[in-house]
Amino acid sequence: MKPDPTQIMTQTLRDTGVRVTRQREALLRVLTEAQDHPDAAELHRRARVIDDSLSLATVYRTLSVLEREGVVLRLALENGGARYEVADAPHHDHIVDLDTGRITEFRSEKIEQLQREIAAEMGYEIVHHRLELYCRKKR
Amino acid sequence: MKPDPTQIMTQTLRDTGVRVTRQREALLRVLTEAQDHPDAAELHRRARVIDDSLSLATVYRTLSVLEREGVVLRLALENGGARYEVADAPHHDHIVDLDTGRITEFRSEKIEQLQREIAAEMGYEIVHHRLELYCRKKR
DNA sequence: CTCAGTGCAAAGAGTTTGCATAAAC
DNA sequence: GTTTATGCAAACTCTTTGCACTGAG
Repeated sequence: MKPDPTQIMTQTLRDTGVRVTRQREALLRVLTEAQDHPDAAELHRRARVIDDSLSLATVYRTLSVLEREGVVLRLALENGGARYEVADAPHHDHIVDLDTGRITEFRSEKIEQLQREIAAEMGYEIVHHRLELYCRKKR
Repeated sequence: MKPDPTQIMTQTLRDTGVRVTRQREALLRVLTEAQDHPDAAELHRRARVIDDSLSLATVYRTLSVLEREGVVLRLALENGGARYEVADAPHHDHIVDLDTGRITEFRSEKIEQLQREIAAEMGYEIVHHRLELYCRKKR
C-alpha cells in the first residue's frame, strides 16, 4: 500500500508552519485525484462534496498558498481563467486540443536544453517557462 | 522611401470589407510605432493623443477585429492583461525579464522543428503555440 | 489561548455588450 | 441610404480583500 499523496502534502505544509484545515484537506484530496486540469470554480464544486461549507474565496486563497509552497502549479492557458495541477510529476509542457479542450502533457529534454542555450546567449537565466502547443488531430 | 505599414494594413482591412475609421487608423499608427508590447489601456492612452474621442471599448473591439484579420497578435503573458504586437515580423517567441518586465523576442528553428515532431508523434498538427521564457539576468 | 484561516459580501481588474448616435462606403 | 462602427454606461468574469468570527496548533 503506497503512501497517500495528500498525507505527504499536508506534512509538507505543517513543516512550514502552514495550518492544515478541513478545507485545505478537501482541496488537496480533490487536486490529487483530478486527472484533468480544473479551474478554481471546478475545484470548488468538487471539494464542496467533501466539505460543503467551503467557499470560493478560500479556494483561491488556498491555491495561492499551495502554489507558494510549491505543491500546485498554476497554468495560464490562452482563454479563460487559471487552471491547476499538483506539482508531483517532473516538469512538463502542455498540448491543448483545440477541438476538445483536452490537455496532454509532454516533456522534451532537447527543447529544454535549447531554451537554456538561447537564454544564456542573451545573458539570461531561466527562472521558469511555458510552452503550449495548441493543436488539432491530424487526419 | 518605403511604404507606410499603416497604409498596407488599412488596405488589407478594406479588402475584407472592414471599415477604416479615424479610430482604427489611430490605433494602427500607434501599434506600428510601438517598440514595446503595450496592453489595451496603454494603446488607448497613446492613441488618444492622435484622436482624443477614442474610447477604451473601441480599442478592445478594434483589437479583436485586427486579431481576427491577422494584423495583430495578442500575447497572454502570466500576469495581468493581454498585450499586443503587430504581426509584421515572422513568428517568434518571447523572453520576459522578471525584474524589468522587458520583453525580448527570439526565434529558434530547431525548437519549432522539435515541437512539430512531438505533436506529430501524438497525431497532432500544431495550429499555433506559445513559448515564453521568464528569466533573470545572469551575474 | 493565540493567531492563522474562514465565510461572506463587497470591491477590483480586465474585458464585453446593449443601445442610441455617428460616419464609412 | 445602408450598414457598420462608435461612445457611453452597464454588465460580466475571474480574482482579491476587509472584517468579524472560527478553529488549528
